[in-house]
Amino acid sequence: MAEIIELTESSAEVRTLADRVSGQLITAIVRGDIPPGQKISEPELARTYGISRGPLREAIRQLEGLRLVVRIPHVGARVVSLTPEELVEIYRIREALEGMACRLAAENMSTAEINSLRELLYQHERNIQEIDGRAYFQKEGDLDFHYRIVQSSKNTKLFELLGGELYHLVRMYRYQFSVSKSRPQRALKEHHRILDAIEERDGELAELLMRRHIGRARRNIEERLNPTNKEERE
Amino acid sequence: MAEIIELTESSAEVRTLADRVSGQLITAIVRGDIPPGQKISEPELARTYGISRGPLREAIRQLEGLRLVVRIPHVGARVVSLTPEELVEIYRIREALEGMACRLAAENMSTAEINSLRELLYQHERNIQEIDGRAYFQKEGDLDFHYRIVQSSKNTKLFELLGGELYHLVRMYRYQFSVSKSRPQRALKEHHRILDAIEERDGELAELLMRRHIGRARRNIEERLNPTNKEERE
DNA sequence: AATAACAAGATTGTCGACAATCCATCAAGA
DNA sequence: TCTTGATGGATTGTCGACAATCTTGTTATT
Repeated sequence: MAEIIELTESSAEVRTLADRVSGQLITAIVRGDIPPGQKISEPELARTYGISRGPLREAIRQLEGLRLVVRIPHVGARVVSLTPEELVEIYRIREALEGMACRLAAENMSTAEINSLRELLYQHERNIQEIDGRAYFQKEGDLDFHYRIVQSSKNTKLFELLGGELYHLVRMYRYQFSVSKSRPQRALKEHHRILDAIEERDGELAELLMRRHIGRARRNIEERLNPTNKEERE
Repeated sequence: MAEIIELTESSAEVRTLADRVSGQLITAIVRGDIPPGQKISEPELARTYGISRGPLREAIRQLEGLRLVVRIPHVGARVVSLTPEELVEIYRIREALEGMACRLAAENMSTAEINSLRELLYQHERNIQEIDGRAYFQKEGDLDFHYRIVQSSKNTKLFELLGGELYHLVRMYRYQFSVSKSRPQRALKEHHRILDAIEERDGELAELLMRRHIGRARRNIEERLNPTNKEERE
């Protein structure tokens, strides 16, 4: 998932310390090296990364904007810990936003991009078979597909919004609960169908399929995290 | 629009210098006191606000997260200047997100909130009649309505997303072009209809009406900013 | 005249030190 | 024993100074 990181690191080689540390902190938080809810000690982190507190504080301010940390004045910053409700909220937002992205992608995606994305799916297929469909695919690969679709919607603001904050939170959640997208084969098949619709320039269908795809994932989460009172919404 | 500012200022009295200046900068940028595209000089601003460059830089990092400034390492920060395309993109996002918010609001809005919001609309009505429907209503009042709906959707992530960055950009755009929501009476009527649907707990209709409402605004923008090649999408 | 290299100035990035605030421990009293 | 208050330590917030980088204006060369 190199692209997502690059988005926040302003491409290529990193320039300023704050930006570099910001990127390192993002991956550290997303992978759970710094667990949710943990307090962020400025002196300690500054020592860890070998920088002074100035740039570090700027990095923390950036993470705050990405909703990866929560800050309380004069008290400190903590790594955000998502409640199940918030996670479901995020998936609801993804339903709306990525549905739209899919429709736009059907209009604007170039054939080269389509072919490249199809190739990515084949690669995922191979990974699933090789390693019994856990490690790579579920954690980053799946989101890679979504990331590319959003990118191909050619709506830069949408791209910033999803790639900028929501995806980091989703990635974090996946590492945390080591989910376990229950059936990677099924998800992969859905990805192919979505891409089919885009290839046929059927925006309406593409949107529908994407909404279903994410909706299923959402319901999956709702069941796992809240097994007792399952809601019947549709 | 006190609420929007408070969201970024962590309520009540402001604690830290960076947060306070961040808030001041937001309003300054939104109202155009610091015009789009203008370079932000750290020494100058620090002198203006009577603080040192440390907190100021943190504030700038925050504004960067809100997409109100664009920063280039070792060069400096500039106030963002929206292209017409980006503005239309934002309105497309609003269509999707606020449509969803409206549906959720129909489910979750309390009757007290509904009554209070209705009262707000009456107040807008009075303002329109009094001052011939320009200054207050179009600039902040309209967004106040939308803000409350999103708030009442009870989806905190959605609230953060719209209130946190998108609305600032919309407000900025309005001050910049001093738009001139062409027919405030019509918009007000649409607001009433939307609230009607919410009151009747008809989420589907509420979503439809909100999407139309924002879609009209979007087309309005497209015509104004790009009068030649008007697209026919629906 | 136009371009390229250079130099001076200014601006951004980084650091270490000091001040203000919070937190935890402990002591005293009810 | 529990609550309340104070005190010491640590952490966060702020500042001014220094280093690194960019920009601009000038000069020299083609």
